[in-house]
Amino acid sequence: MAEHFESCVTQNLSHHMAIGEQEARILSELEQAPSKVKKGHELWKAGTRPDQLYTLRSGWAYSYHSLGEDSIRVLDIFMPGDLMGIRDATLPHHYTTAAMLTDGVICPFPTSRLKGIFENHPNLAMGIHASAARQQAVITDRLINVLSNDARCRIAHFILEIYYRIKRVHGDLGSGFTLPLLQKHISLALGLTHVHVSRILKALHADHVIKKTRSEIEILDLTCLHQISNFDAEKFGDKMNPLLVDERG
Amino acid sequence: MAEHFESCVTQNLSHHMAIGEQEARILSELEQAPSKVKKGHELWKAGTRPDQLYTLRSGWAYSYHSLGEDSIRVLDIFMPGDLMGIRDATLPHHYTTAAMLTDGVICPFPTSRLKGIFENHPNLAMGIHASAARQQAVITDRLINVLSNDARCRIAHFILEIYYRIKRVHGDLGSGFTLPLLQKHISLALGLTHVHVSRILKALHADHVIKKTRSEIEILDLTCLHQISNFDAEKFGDKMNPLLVDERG
DNA sequence: CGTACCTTTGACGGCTGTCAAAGGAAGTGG
DNA sequence: CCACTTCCTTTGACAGCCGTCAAAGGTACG
Repeated sequence: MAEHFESCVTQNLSHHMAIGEQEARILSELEQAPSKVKKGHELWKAGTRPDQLYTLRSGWAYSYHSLGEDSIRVLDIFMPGDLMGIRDATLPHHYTTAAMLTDGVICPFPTSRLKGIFENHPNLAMGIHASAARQQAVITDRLINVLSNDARCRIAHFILEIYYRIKRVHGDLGSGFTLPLLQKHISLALGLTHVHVSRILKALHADHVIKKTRSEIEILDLTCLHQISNFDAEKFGDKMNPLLVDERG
Repeated sequence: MAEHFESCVTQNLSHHMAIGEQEARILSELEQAPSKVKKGHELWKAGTRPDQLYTLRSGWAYSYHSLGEDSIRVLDIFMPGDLMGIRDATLPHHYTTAAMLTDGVICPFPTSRLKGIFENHPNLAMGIHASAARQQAVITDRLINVLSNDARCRIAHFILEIYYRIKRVHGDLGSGFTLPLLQKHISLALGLTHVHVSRILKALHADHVIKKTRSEIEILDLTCLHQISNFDAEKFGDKMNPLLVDERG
């Protein structure tokens, strides 16, 4: 809480591995230019060349893929500490569009500097690769969720995914916390209609499992939520494959 | 066809970027021990530590996630040239189990050597990262597919995904080709029942779009297949973000 | 204070899952 | 080469989850 010498990304990457002092300095350089952005601010557009990555220092953001004019699907939910844009960094064009869900602070840095990091800081390169792999794991997990579960289970699973991701960064939080996702966003992330999401949330409230309001959520019965979602919290561990970590740290 | 001096992975990675001679030598070392494996052979098990990566030299393989005893979901379909196991390489435990769909030849190499590659061959490290990102793109695309489309469209989309992946490696193939995926596998990859997959395949045949037999498939009307799936073939380009490629090559 | 957006509710229909059973195709052992 | 088993594919009847459409009530925001 007290120290802010650590950059946001350092905090993120150090979940996975030991970060040396020099490496921490490199990383903090990446966050030189924090800028305040407002809700709705667009970070990048689908089809453009990925020339900036961003770290999210405060606020929430999301990315989506558009099909046709009015039809989109939500892919990523970003929260403070997340590295935004690595998914597409190596591709010639962005697959998604990304925008802020709330007001917040972001720190951009040029994609081209990834090259230098890979050349001079293999340990960081591995960390970035690992962080990307972890973001992929979230998407993969959602694919499994959507492939396997009905609406009630999908929603329970999705909420727990977010709950544990917040918990990892914020430490233990109470049963209630901020969740600036509207029913619309949940439906677009899970392949449901907002009408049906409304029905399920209502039912989950009636069953004393969760209580979701416009911008917050309260988990009334965590155990029950687990039962409904058969969610495996262990997947979200931060540990790396020991075969790949540097022992000299 | 004629030259086999190039290793399988070299061929794969060189789709994305220029590979130097020395780097090619490093890569070919990775394929020192090709081994014949039979259909059904298990490459790795969920929950174990990822200590081997594999390149697939011939044959087909797949990975799946199991839920409960008899219930699984198919995640990856691997075909010759693919690097198998990078998804989980940085994680402490395999998320999936992987097995051969057909007889084939694989080349294992220890995960721990990734560390050396990241330390001494940044260009290769970037290539491996890019290759992983490309595999992620396939999964992400399937998530969008499953979130957005009905059964007929999902199946059309899935078939085109595989069609273009084969085409990229094998060059132009006729309208018919080997596809050792049973209706079971298709259903497990798309969140449908094998009964319903059977119904849709029958209908697509009746409409003269495709003709799928047990181990092969023939595309009767590619244009129509595209219309049904609204599949965007450009996503499967091999190019990298120009900001990250080494100009000295 | 008015407008736009979000949430809730109800009726209705369709896509797809479930169950069950029969017909083929592949693999195995004699 | 045949018999037998196992697994894959096909078909039909039926049910249910969830999408669609429509409208009203809430909540934020200018």
